[in-house]
Amino acid sequence: MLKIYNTLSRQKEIFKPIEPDKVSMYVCGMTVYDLCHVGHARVMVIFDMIARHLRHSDFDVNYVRNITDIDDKIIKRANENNESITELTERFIEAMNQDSEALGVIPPDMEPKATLHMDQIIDMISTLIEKKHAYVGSNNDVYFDISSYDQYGKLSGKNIDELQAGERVEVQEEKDDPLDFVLWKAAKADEPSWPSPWGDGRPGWHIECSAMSTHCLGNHFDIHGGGQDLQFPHHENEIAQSQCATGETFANVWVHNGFVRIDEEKMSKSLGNFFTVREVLKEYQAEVIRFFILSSHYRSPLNYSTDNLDEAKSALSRLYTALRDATVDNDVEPLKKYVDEFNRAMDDDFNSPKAISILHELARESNRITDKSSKQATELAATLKFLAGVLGLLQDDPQAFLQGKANASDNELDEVAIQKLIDERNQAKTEKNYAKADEIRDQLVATGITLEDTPQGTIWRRN
RNA sequence: GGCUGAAUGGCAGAGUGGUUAUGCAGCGGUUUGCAAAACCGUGUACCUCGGUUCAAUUCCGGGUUCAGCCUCCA
Repeated sequence: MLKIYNTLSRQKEIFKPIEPDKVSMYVCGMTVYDLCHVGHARVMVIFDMIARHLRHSDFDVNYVRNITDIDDKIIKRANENNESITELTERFIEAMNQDSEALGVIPPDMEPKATLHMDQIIDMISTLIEKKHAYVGSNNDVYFDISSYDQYGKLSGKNIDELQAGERVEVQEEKDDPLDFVLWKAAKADEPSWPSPWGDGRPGWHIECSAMSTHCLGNHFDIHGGGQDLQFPHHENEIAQSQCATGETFANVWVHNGFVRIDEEKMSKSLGNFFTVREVLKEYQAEVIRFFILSSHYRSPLNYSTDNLDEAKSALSRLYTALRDATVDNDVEPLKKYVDEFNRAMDDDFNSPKAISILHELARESNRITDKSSKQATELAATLKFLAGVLGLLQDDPQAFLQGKANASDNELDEVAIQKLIDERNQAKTEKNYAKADEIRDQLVATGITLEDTPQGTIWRRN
């Protein structure tokens, strides 16, 4: 029985899909004006893990993650770069796809873009105006009237009376109430715009998600997710707009992942304390980053540090070593005992750290069996690989992972050179010239290569 | 100021009203020419003060500290 923590109720709830065996999930994706950082990676990996587990649990999942390809920051950046908005956004969509693929993220079923859903956006705004939930300001901007929606603040736990706007941000004169938010922005000179009943302009940020999610999944769907920082005002506003426009419940379950932190502080663009995914990929294998993300619970803060990434690498190497030393046959049926335990962990609000601890148990059990071709050994190995697959882990060739490049350092040896030195060392060993053998091994260690002498011969790995 | 959420062994990180998380590191052993990998053994951890209870790290209340939201942000 799957339980998910719902931000709306602030507790874990038993998950009941609207339609039996089907799950509709919408996640707020990226605004494509810059490279993805580790915080974005966390959203991609966490919701990928959630989608994988839902599918593993035999749900028919429709996973939608949008792309915001028009907004203030995009316009600003395109102007700075002297390029068109489309050039800019296409470049960063491509970059995002590369990062996402590296991290083992299965592409969402749909990736709607704001600029391709203007009709839906305009329709929704029109409906809101008709229903008196929105009004056209004197500057031709269209605003949502929050006083027309009495549930406003429910998701974020805000009290409208206490939300004294204007404390930290300038109040716009055109609004009836400082807390009203913009649905449609009238175009200024030299800004990209689309025609609308209220004049040329572009959508406000919040409306695109309401329009695209209901368009792709229907007015009422199962799960809506995103980073914790979107809870207010973005998701609060989405609920207000959508429910007022459709008259139906919007999303049943709200899932928010925690932040990535650096030195006990949120990683963010505005603080400038972020690492891009590709920066980190220069130093660590992508699967190490994925493992690092999944090694803490999705709602907890995730502390980014090289120590923690190194530890993730050690732990993942241990799992891959077990798989390398085992006989893996994908046709072998996974062991029910472990599958059940794993499912129980994942069904408890996607407890991936607990799930990973079960992978370690499997690795230990597998390692202690000496006869790798025994039924029990092959079953343990098959179970390990199968369950890790639900988390999107351990699907690489173990040797490829263990010998994979940690980083592109200059003094790195190629495989042929390594093998040549290993052969020389083995020659020295048969001659019982251990001084020479050790010298060669030390030489390899100095370049980051560790040797393992096994009954089947000498094998190597990169540190 | 309002509202959230945290505080677990050297570190990371789950969990639980009374019994082993897990990984990394450490220590002892097995194995090895020596290593590496692996295996076995090894750690009286639950911020603080009250309360409930036969029993609390786990529930309740106060406090302290930290993070986040209240403005764009994943």
